[in-house]
Amino acid sequence: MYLKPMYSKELLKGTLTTIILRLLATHGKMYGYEITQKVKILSGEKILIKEGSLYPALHKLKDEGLVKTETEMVGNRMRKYYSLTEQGGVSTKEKVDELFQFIDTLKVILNVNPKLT
Amino acid sequence: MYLKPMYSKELLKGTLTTIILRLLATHGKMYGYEITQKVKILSGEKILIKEGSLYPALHKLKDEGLVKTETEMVGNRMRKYYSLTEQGGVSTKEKVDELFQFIDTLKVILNVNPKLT
DNA sequence: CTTGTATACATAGTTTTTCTATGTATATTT
DNA sequence: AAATATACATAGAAAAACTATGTATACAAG
Repeated sequence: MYLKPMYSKELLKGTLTTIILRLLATHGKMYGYEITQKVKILSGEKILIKEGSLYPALHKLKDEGLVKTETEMVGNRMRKYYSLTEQGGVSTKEKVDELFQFIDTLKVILNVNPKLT
Repeated sequence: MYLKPMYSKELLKGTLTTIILRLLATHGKMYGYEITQKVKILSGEKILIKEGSLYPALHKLKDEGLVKTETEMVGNRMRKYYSLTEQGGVSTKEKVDELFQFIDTLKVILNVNPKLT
């Protein structure tokens, strides 16, 4: 199956955790596979989160107390739902805010009019 | 000396090379220290590029043929000026474009209205 | 006059993040 | 029956930026 090339992987660095947290904030509880698919669809298949990136990131968020889990059986298949803790809700706001501030700063630097500097 | 805290270092990942290239595109030739100071000022001291990040990045860009150098003595002090090669000019446009597309995608994902998904 | 700060380059080794590759297993479609 | 999709997980590699350190000159403060 053909997939449009993803953005330079490097760009995702530092933003994956923020993406996960924000999706959990807007969707309530989600399971891992669901997160990969949601990101794939919302990004027009341009951001493809790999399982080798997602699960370690989720485990880390749990260790840090930002998300909690509940396991559910669907048929014979396990599903592990992730949702924000109270602390995770606070952290999400901070991280999203920081990311947008960073983007604003980036725009200043990248759109420099040399006559003004 | 007190400095406002920098953005989460992770956010810079993947954007440093684009920042360097874009600054060279708008300013012609620049030397390393000048780049760190320009970024510091343009970002309101929120992005502080470390020498341990900058010089390896510049050397890599040179290895890849995206920038070229000329050394100049200012008093007794060496100054190594970096400027874009032709290929570097093309690459700069691509990278800046990719970064802004990534930012647009990121906004879609982070601003999701759950009612619409 | 000497101490600290600024300018200016460079690199070794560490940390962090994401990736590739692999493994297990069930469900559904062809 | 085979291929694809669903669903979790982890080990080890790769990439990027960091910390820490080193060299050296210039200038300001005390």
